[in-house]
Amino acid sequence: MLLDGHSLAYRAFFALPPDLTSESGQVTNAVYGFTSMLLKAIDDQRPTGICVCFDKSDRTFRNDEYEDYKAGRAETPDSFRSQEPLIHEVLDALRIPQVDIEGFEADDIIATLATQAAADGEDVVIVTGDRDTFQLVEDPHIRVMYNKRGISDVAFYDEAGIKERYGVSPKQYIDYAAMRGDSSDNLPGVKGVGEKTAAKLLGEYADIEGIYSNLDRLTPKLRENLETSRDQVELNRRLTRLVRDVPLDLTWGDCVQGEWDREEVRKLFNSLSFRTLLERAMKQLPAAGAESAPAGEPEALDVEVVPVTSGKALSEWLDASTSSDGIAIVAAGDSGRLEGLAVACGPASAAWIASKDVWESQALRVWLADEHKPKLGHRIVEALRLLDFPEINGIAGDTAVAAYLLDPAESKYLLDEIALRYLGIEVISADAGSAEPQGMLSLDSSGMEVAGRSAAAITALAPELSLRLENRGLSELYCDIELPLVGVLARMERAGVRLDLDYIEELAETFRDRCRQYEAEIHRLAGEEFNVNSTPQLREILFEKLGLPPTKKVKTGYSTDAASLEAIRDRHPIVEALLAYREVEKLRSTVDGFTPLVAEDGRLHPRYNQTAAATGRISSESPNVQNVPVRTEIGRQIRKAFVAESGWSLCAADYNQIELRVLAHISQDPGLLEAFRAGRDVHQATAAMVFGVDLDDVNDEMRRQAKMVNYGLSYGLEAFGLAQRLGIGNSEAQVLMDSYFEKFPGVREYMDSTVARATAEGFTETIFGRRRYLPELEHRSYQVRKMGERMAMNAPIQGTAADIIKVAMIRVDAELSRRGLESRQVLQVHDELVIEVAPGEGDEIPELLRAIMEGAADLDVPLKVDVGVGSDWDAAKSGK
DNA sequence: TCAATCACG
DNA sequence: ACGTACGTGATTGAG
Repeated sequence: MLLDGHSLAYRAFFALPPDLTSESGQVTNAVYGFTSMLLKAIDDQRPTGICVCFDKSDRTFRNDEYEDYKAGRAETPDSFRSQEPLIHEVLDALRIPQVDIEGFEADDIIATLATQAAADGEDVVIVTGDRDTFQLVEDPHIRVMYNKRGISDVAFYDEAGIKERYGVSPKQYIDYAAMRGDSSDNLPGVKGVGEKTAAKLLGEYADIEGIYSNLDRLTPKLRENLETSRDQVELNRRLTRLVRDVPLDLTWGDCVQGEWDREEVRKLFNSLSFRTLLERAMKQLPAAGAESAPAGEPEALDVEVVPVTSGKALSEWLDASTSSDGIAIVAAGDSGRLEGLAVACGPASAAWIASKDVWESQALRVWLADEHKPKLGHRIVEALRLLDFPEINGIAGDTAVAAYLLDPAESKYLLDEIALRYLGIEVISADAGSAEPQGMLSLDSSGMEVAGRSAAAITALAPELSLRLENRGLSELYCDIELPLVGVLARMERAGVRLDLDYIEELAETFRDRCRQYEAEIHRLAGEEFNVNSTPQLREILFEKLGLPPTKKVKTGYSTDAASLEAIRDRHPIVEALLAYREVEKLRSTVDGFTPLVAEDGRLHPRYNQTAAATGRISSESPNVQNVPVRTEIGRQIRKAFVAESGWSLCAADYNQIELRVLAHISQDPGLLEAFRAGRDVHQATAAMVFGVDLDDVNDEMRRQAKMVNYGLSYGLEAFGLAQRLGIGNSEAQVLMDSYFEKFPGVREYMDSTVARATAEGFTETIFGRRRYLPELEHRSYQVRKMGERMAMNAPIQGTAADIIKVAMIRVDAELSRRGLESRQVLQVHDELVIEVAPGEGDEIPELLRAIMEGAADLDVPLKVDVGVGSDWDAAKSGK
C-alpha cells in the first residue's frame, strides 16, 4: 500500500471543520482526517507492506515550467502547515515508513515503488486524492483507492474501472487529463473540451498525436481551440506523466510497518484528543509486547500433588525445599473450616497436608514465623485466617496484592485469571487431575488438587508480577509498604475490637422502638400501611397518592433520597417523619448487623481488604467499621459500644486534614503551604483569602463555605455540586470557586496538569508511586470522561494519604513489638488509627502513636495528628 | 444480582 | 446538550 500523504491530508483539511482541535488548541482536522483514512485503508486492505510518500521540492530543483505550474496554486494555509509535523509524528508512532525525495512529488515516488513492486509480481494499492496516479493502473497489479471527497468517500479503480468511469484506458489517461485540464492543479485544458469530448476524441484517435494529425476531421470551433492550446496540452502532458525511476535508497521490500509502542501511540493520540482513533488503532493493530495476555493458546499447568500424611513429613518437605524465591502456601477450606494446606516451591509439584495433620508438629509454626524463610501466597490473609492466625513473618510475595498494584481498579484478583493473563497458564484446566467426562474434579480431591495447583502456579506467578512491578517503579511500594502491611492487617483482624454486648442490645431495642413509632406515624399520615423501606411503594405514596412534587429522577423513577425529601419538607408532614424514620432505621440496621458478627471472644473481627479500593485505601467488612456513625449525636451512641477490654483503654489518633495537606504538598500552592506551615485553621484562612477579609473577621458561614470548597477540591468540584451542598445559587458558587482559584493558583494548576498528564499517560500516581489507570479518560462519552477527570484529580490525593497511613500502621506495629508492648492496633478508618492500650502502657502509647503518624511522611507541610484516650471509641475521640 | 439508599473518610 | 464531588460496604426490596 502506497499513500500520498500530502494529498490525503489536504483533502481532510478541507473536508473537516477547522474547529477540530486538541485540548491545547492546536487545529487537528487534517491530522485527524488523514489518520482516519490511513486506519481505514489498513483495516480494509490489510497490506503486507506500507509506505507514505510526501512531496519535497526545493526552488533550486524547480524548472520554470514547474514554477509556473505551482504559482497558480493557492498558498497553503498556516493552519495546514502547522499540522504537517503532527502527521509525521503519527506515522512515526505507528512505525509506518515515510519517504520524500528532493525535487520529486509524492506521485513520482509512488509510481517508482509501484512499478518496481508490480514488476516483482506484487499487488499494489495506491491510496490518494490525486488522479494523476490513474495512469499507473495500466498494470494489472496496480489499483488506486481514490479519495473522491470528504474523508470516507473512496472509489477503487483498476483498468476496467478507469475505462468505465472515464471512457479511456489508463494509458490514455495522461492525454485525457492534458486536454481536459485540471483546475485543482491549475492546469488549463482545451476550451470546449471536457470529460465527454476528451474521451470521445481519444476513443477515435487513440492519443494526442492522433488527434492533432486529424484536426481537419473535427468541427471548426473544436479545431481552433485545439490549435490554440497545443503548447499547453504538451505542457500538461509532461507535468502529468509520472516519473517512474526516482532515485530511491529503498525498495518496495523495505516498506514494512514496524512494531509500535502502545504507550507512545496512546500519549500522542491523547495529546491530539483522538479518542475514537485511539480505540480504532488499538483494536486493529495489536502491539507487540503488550502487557496483557501472552499470545497463543493457554497452557495447562501440569502439577503433581503429593499428599504428605504427617506433620513430620511436612517438615521434611519444607526443609528439603530450597527455594530462594519462596515457598507458596495455599489453604483450602471455607467459612473458618480448614480442609488442608498445600505448599509448593516450583510449578511442577506441590505437597498437600490434610487439616487434621497440619499442626501435628511445631515445624510449620516455626517455619511460618521465621522471617528468613520467604513465603508466597495469594491473599495470604485468608490463608492465615483459616490457620487461626499463626505468627507470620517473611512474606515475600502475595500475587493478589501484586496484581492489585498493577491495576487497582479491577474488582477481583482471581488466581486463575491473573495466571492466565500474566503467564498464559491455566491453573484449573477443565480436565485437570481426572479422567472423568467433562473433567470435573471429584469432590474428595478437589480441595487438594485446586490448592496444590494454585500453590504451584503462585511460585511461577510471583516472580513474573514482581518483574512487572519493577518495570513500573512499583517495587518499593510493594516490598516496603503493601507486603509488610499484609501481616499488620492479619494481626489487626486477629485482635478485633470488643463490643459491649449488653449496651448494644439496649441500643438496638431503643432504635427498634423508635422505628416502630415513626413507621406507625408514617402509615397514619399516608392513610394506609405499606413497606416504608420499599422505594417503589414509597414512591407511589408520595408522588401519586399524596401528589407531592418529585425532585429528581433515578433509573427506575423519582428519587426518594434524603436530598429529594429535604426539598419537599414543608409540603407534607409525612416527609419529616420519613426523614426521622430513615435516620433511626439506618442506625437500627447498623446495630442489628453487628450482633451476628460478634465472635466467641466477645469481639468483632472486621476484615480489612487490601485489594478493594482503586485509590489505595484499605476497606473493611464484616462489619464495615469505617462507616460507623459519628456525625450526629444519636449516631455517636453506636461508637460507645466499641470498647476496650476491662483494664485496657482505647487510644484514637487521626490525621488533621491530611488530604488538604497532601494537596498543599503536591500542588506547592504558596497560599496553602503558608497556611499549614503557620499552623492556621486552614478553613478560616481560606475563607479570609477568598472573601478578602481579615482572619478575625471570618464568620461561621464564611468558614463553612470555605470548608466545603476545600473538601470539594480534592474531588474535582464543580460549581453545580458546590451550589447544591451549600444551598446557594449556581452563579454564586461559581464566583466562590473563581475567587478560590484566583487566590490559590497552584491548586488550579495542579488540577489541570494532573488531568493532562493522566490523559497522556493513562494513569495517575501518588507520591509513593502508586498508580491508578483511568481508561475513562478515553471514553467516548463526555459524562464518563468528566468522571475520569475527577477521579484523576482525586486519586493522587486520596491515594497519597492512604500510603501515608499505611506506612504509619507498619511502623506502629513494628514499634509496639520492638518495645515488647501488649497494646495493639484494632481499627483503621482511613485517616484514623485506634489502638487498644494494655494496662500500664497508657503513658507511652499516645505519644508513640502521634510521633509515628506525624513522621510517616516528609511533606513540605507538617502532618498534624490529634490523639485522644477513653474507655470507648466515642470517648477516645471526643476526649482529645 | 441489581438498584436505591445512606453511613463513614 | 449533557450532567454535575472522590472512595468504600451494608441493608433492603425486588426481579
